[in-house]
Order: sequence, then C-alpha cells, then structure tokens
Amino acid sequence: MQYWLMKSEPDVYSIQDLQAEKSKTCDWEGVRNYQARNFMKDMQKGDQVLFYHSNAKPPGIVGYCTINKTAYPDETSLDKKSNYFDSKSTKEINRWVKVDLKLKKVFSEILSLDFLRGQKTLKDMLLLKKGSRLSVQPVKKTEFDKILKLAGVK
DNA sequence: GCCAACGTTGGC
DNA sequence: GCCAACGTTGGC
Repeated sequence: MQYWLMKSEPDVYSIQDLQAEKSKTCDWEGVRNYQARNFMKDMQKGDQVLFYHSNAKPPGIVGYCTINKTAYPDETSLDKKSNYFDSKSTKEINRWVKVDLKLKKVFSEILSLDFLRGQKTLKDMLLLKKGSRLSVQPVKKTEFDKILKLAGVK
C-alpha cells in the first residue's frame, strides 16, 4: 500500500464535483507530465490519495480517495477538441495514462497550505518544498497518517 | 497579474 | 547531448 497526493484546480474539477458523482468515482485525466505519469503507473488498487486544491483560495488538502482502477490509456490525448490533446500520441502509442479514484472522505475543513507549513512533522513533505509543482506525488505513510489525524478523520 | 521554478522543445 | 527559448504551474 502506497500513499499519494494529487492536485486539481477546483475551477476545473473539485472534490465537491467528485462528491456529486453518483458513483463517487472519477477518471483522473489530463496529466501531461512524465514524472507525474510515472507515479500514476506505480499506483496500485487500494492505494490512498490525498486530494489537493491548487490555484484555490486557500490552496490545501480537502479530502482523500483510494485508487479504484490502475493506470490505463487517457484517450483525451487523442481528442483534437480536448484541452489535453497531444499531437504526438496515437491510439497505438499513447504516451498518457489516467487512473480512477474513489472518494473516501471530504474533510470537514480544508487543511490549508499555510496551516500545513506550520506543522513541524510535515516539513519534509514534497508538497511543501520550494518550487515543487508536481501534480502527482508520493506521500510517506507517517505524513498521510498525520494529515488524517489533523483532519480529525483518525 | 506577476514571476520564480521547473519542464519541454528544437536547433545546432 | 547541450542549452536557449519558450511554456506551464501555482503561490502570492
């Protein structure tokens, strides 16, 4: 079992949007960064994922999910009308993948970036490192547990 | 809207 | 394979 953090801009897709899905699941489309993609390929069913709102007021962790389906082709890269179109991908050789998430919990309050920076035990989190922009990143079990505790889930 | 920190692209 | 130019991310 591994732990991850995934970023989404709430204007594009928020955790409330996920909550509004009947199935409480979503396809995590549109990742167009190799490092992020490689992490997605490493994900196993049942892995736990923190859901982060970026470009939000305030930015922060808003809940968590589990991996419902491991990596498979992201066909939005083939759709000329999609924002995620990639001219170098074909049906045969599609560079990009997505995973499916299932919502576990929406935190009662956002754990804002500011608040997280104030937590000494989280200071090594990738998310809090200067210049860290990865939209999919690994999280240590200790960090994940701490965050659930801070959110009042555990 | 600014801009620092990264990633990617493409000419050489 | 280097690296300058360009594009993107994302906090502020």
